[in-house]
Amino acid sequence: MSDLPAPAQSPENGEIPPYAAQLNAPQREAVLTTEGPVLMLAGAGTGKTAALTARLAHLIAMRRAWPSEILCVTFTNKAAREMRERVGRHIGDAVEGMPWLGTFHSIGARMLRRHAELVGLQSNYTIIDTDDQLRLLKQLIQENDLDEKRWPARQLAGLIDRWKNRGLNPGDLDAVENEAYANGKGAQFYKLYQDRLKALNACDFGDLLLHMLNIFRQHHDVLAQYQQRFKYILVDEYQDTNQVQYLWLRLLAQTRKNICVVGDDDQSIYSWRGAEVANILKFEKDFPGAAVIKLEQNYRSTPQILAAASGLINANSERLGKTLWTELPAGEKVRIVGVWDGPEEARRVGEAIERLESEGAPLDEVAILVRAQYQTREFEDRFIQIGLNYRIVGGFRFYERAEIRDALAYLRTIAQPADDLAFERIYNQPKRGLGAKTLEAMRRHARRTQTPLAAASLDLADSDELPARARNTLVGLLGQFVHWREMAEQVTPSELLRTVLTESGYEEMLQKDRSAESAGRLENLTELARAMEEYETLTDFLEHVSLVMDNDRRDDGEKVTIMTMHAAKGLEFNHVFLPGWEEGVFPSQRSLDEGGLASLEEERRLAYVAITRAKRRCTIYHAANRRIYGQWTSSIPSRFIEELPDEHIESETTMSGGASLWRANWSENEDPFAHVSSARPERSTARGPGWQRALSTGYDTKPKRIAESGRSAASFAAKPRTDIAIGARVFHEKFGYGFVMDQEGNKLEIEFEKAGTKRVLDSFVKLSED
DNA sequence: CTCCCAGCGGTTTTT
DNA sequence: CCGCTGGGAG
Repeated sequence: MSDLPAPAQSPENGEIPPYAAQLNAPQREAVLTTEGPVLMLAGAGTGKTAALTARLAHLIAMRRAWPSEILCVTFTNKAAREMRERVGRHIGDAVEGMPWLGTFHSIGARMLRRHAELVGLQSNYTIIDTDDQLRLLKQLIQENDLDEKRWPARQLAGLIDRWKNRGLNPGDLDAVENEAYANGKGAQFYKLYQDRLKALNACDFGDLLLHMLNIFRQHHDVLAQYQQRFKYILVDEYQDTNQVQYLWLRLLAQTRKNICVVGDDDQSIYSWRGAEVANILKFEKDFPGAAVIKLEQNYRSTPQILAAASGLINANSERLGKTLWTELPAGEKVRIVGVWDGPEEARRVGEAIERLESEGAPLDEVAILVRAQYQTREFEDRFIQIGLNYRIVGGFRFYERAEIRDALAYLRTIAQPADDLAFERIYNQPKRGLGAKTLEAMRRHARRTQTPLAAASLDLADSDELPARARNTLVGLLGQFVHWREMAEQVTPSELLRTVLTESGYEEMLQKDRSAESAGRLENLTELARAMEEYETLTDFLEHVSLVMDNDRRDDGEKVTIMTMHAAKGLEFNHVFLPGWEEGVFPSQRSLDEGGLASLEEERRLAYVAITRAKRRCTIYHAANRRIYGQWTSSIPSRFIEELPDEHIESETTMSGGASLWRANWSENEDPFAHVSSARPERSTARGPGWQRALSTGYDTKPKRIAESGRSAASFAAKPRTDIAIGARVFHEKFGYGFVMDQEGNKLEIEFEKAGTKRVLDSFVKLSED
């Protein structure tokens, strides 16, 4: 393996290899500096992925390493997939030989399969997700007579997660950590949990990394083997790494030191899930002599957008410091729009988007980025009303849906008879008349005989401990599993799934269910079966589904995207709308109340990420009044608005009365809006920096309230469907079944069985099949 | 075992 | 305000 053939072409002969041809000077430097540690600081939109993939191509083309000798880690499957694709474009099929390009977790899982026995697991271990984790913890809490009310499983799950993120095993917890749960029972419960996982031959997401770290620490031969193997290490989004990932990488890079990390400290927005910006800030200390390469030329945004974002992020302290610049022509200033309340904000954004649409802008180049999921509602309501095609990103992921998890639980029970969690999930799903009593007896018996739940149940059914009915049902169910296991040997996984769904009665259960969701559920299961067709074996599929499958629901048609700022990281849009820039919304109240300066600075980085998503135009909104949790709340503009450099922004307000209204709204003693702002009096008198701006320029301009257009642009945009007639029975994902009452262009008026009468776009409904 | 209702909590999310 | 959870009643 070490005798690599000479490179076909070396850079010294003066020719620029094709993969580097398009790169600018610093990017090229990042590609050619192959030896030793490299810190690549890549600002937003500076072509980091291009540099990273070119570097990979270079290492392989120059025969510095075989594809299988490069470790390349990302955080998300999406990033890994994109990387693989783009490297493939440079080096062709050789990319297929890159087994170590993937997410931290999938690489951890792959390694752990080989060394599972070193931590007391078998190599076919199950990977459980947070839902299983929670159910397991609840059991432990109950079994140990702890009051779940006082010490919720959720809290314990959070703590264990955090401990694992930091590389701490139960024995490593200090007194303070230990005290954090149930008066000093932290370590005890953490240990119980780990023991139970081992008994189930399972591990959670955190274990995929922590187990490997433990193995590296305790088995030097294993560590040495990987240190030897990985000639080059590349890490994407290094600012998002947590402690375990950091320790893991440091061990692997120790001998060769050919580690290249890429990241942007200004885009670190995930500290709340364990990411430590410190990792990127101290890289040069950890790896002395590291080459630091800054990518600062931005290819995405106008100078105004860049300047606004840069000005804002300058207010942060701990930064490595970069200055983004661009050669793109000047564009428009960033617009700040003050509105009266939330509904007006949604209305104005809707109108602005319709205007863009009528100018011919494609809707998938438009995004609304919000701080929190609850903000999406206002826009959803409005867009349904005006018939604007939108898509909300986020929410449930495909494999988190109950029906998918149920189906997987059947498959898991078939593949791994010891998977108690899976069996427990479906032993009475669909309803078979096996309830809590039976479960309790099953568990008791399993504990007594030290066997898995399913096996113990069979044994139990032989005894006379259970009523005859339950016994028969159990024997029947377990018999089915025996039959399915035999079948698994002969048919494809997807065929197996279809059979199981039918024979178990699961399908029938959904078919009988007339609720709004059941049709969608059946469809999801069909889709699951379809997705399975690519896999040869059940085990293959199960590994894949727990780690890799995401909710990449294919994009159907042009739609405005509504999503959180977090979800938007890494994406770009011509037009970006940023609503809700008010103190308490953004920055969020929580970040203001807890976490001090560090958490405020993270919010500011989030603002920076949000603004830099925009290529052409960026519009920020703030409302004077907003309904939050049912309470009308008055708020002042976000301090982040104040921090934007004046010369690159343009403010306006839609409120008649301008400054005087604002002033009145915030006067300390006479609050003319007391009737709408009863809650949080402390905020009504607060005077953040944003307040100053609210009173200053821009707010005295004449009212710009735009008359509501009778007919929106969207209704002219798409051609109406011809397959739907008045009286047709249709299905809508959100509102369920209903009858079409009226049709106007591409808009339908539907009387829904559950949701009442609504106007919706015809593209959102399906003709009901029954 | 199922269903109903009271009470509670409600950034951000990947694996 | 609204959706989920868990406990208690039927």
